[in-house]
Amino acid sequence: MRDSDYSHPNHLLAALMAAGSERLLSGLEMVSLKFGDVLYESESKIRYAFFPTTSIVSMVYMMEDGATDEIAAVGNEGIIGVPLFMGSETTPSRAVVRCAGSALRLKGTVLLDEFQQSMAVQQLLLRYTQSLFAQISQTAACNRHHSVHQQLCRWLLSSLDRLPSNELKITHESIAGMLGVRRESVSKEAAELQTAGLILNGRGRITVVDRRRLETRACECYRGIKREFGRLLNPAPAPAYTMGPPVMVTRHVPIPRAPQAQAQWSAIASSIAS
Amino acid sequence: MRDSDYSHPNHLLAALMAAGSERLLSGLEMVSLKFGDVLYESESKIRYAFFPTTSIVSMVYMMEDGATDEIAAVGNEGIIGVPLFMGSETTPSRAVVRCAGSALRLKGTVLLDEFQQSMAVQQLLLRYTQSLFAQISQTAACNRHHSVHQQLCRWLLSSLDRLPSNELKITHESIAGMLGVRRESVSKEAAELQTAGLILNGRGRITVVDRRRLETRACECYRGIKREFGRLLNPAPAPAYTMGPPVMVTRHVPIPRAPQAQAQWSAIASSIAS
DNA sequence: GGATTTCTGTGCGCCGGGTTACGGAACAAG
DNA sequence: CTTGTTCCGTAACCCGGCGCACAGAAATCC
Repeated sequence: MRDSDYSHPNHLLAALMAAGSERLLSGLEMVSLKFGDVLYESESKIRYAFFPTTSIVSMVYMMEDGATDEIAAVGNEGIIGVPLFMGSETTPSRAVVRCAGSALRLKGTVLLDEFQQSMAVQQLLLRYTQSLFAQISQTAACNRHHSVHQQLCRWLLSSLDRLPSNELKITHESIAGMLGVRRESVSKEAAELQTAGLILNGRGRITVVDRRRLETRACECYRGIKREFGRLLNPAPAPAYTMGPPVMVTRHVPIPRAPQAQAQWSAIASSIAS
Repeated sequence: MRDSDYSHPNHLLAALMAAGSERLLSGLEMVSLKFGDVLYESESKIRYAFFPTTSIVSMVYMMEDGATDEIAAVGNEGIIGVPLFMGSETTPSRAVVRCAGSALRLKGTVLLDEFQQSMAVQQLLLRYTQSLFAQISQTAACNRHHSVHQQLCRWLLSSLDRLPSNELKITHESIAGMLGVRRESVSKEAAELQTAGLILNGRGRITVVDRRRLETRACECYRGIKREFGRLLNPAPAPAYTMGPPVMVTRHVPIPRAPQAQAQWSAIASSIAS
């Protein structure tokens, strides 16, 4: 690993190291994750754990008829591979890359070793697992009670929280798969958000230009999950172990300059954002 | 505890004892749980763990507007109080008694001690937690994709699996709160099930008379959760520790004789069941 | 046993989201 | 530049579940 790899660290990993588990370092491997990559399949054996740095990975449940539903998302605040230390090497869900980027990969056996030998590591991982619990619970209730509009806003914000820019490279079709709704429903709501000046829809690309108003349209679940993450992973009543940097960071990044071909399109984005 | 208390044991507790944690025994306390009792409130400190024996406890999520949704249920196969050993003493959900009965209560500190000192206990509890994970995930997807009819069937069956008889003492109103739907929707579907001869609706009481056909109407989630429970808690590839009796038992109990006042009503139930 | 409360059965209008279908715009390959 | 593909926008129709309203039946309480 080069130094530059730390420019976008994984906060949970950082906390694990700070807790005295430097041995993890030697087993880490930098990997590049493309959109749609499957880190582990439902029901199949999990061999590696992943600490996303600039990527976002979704835990997706698949029904028998092919319908899908995202039950939780993991970015640079967490880990993919929880079942490794929970006593089972499989889960009924699959892990899919929601936003391309990089991650640090670790052999499952190494992680398990550390989990069993270090109390601090164990506490950190279990506490993170607990936050995943909260996230999944909230998703269940949200699926029942909230509208597509609210959920789309929530989903966009939760992505934004884990990305270095305010531009998401993803199609409406894919978002629909995550939310478990039709593509047309996403397009309709996205179009309305654009008309209202909150986002910009490009082909396979969504840019958020008014984050604050997006928050007002999202359901309570967005704030709920964020609060729970903060409570569990950035505790004020400090536990026995020490923690690294704050785990959940909300970034509000200005619109990035366009590299080349997208100049015109991004110019529009900037003008609207201002 | 008297011997008779073991006539309806909790299977997870039995496994914990079999794994060499007899010390738990001294801390156990038999308690009687009434319908609607709240074992712990959302966001408040959890002090006790509960091992249901003849009762069923629901983990219920509450939205800000008062809407509710059951995210998981725990009967004599599991434990209420998972956050105790996951590193946080609270959860965003509350634990409510879904079906009255008894349970064994244990001080949280005692449970935590055992968790930290016995590897076998730790493995059992984490593995159970993993099965809860699966249950909640399935609930999330189910809430998205399946109809009230399917979900009602699933809910009835999941209750039946944990009860000694095929009679549930619960109102449509309460079921509606669990499923996160209107009372009228439950009544409508329940009436249809009765017309079809699968159940009998009494006031605050539902009797299942044709379990098999109920299963055909339930969504895949019922079978999915059951399969996952079996896989995780009754493992064929035996782990290092030994396990007590099978944890998930599907009972198919004949209709019980009516005690006294309900004689006439139960007679009808029996006649239809035959 | 009469009154009150609790619970269930039912009906109607409404609406969000699913189903189906099509047209057009952006991008990639040649 | 042309062609083909992918992705987004839109529209007509249908259906499950919600909101509301009410009546009748079972339990409960004097």
